[in-house]
Amino acid sequence: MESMASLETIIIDEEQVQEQNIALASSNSLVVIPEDDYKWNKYGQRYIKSLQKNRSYFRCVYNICKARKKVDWPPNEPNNLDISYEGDHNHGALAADHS
DNA sequence: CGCATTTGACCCGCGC
DNA sequence: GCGCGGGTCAAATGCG
Repeated sequence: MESMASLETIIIDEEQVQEQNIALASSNSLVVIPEDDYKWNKYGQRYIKSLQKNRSYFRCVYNICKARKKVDWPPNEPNNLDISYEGDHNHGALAADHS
């Protein structure tokens, strides 16, 4: 469906993404988000007409903490991510570490 | 099997 | 009063 104009320029190394960033993508929109010590569950994704940007909503997967993460980025340039962390965690840093 | 993720619909608030 | 936008939640599905 996509004409694939010049999206080649935004190709990112999958390995690099897997090493230091979290790649939240389907196939079209590649979003590289710098993870933290917290885990988040995506609870919605919407395209903001007003800003002409995509907005992803993430929430902390912990003790109902009010911490929320919002990520906005232009559908044309996933490299221009705009991440906003708001709220406060009621627990220490979550850890995806299994050791 | 569990978890994570995605999409849709619904709701609410605000603006005009 | 109505419309639109934005935001959230829920459910379902897929994959590991």
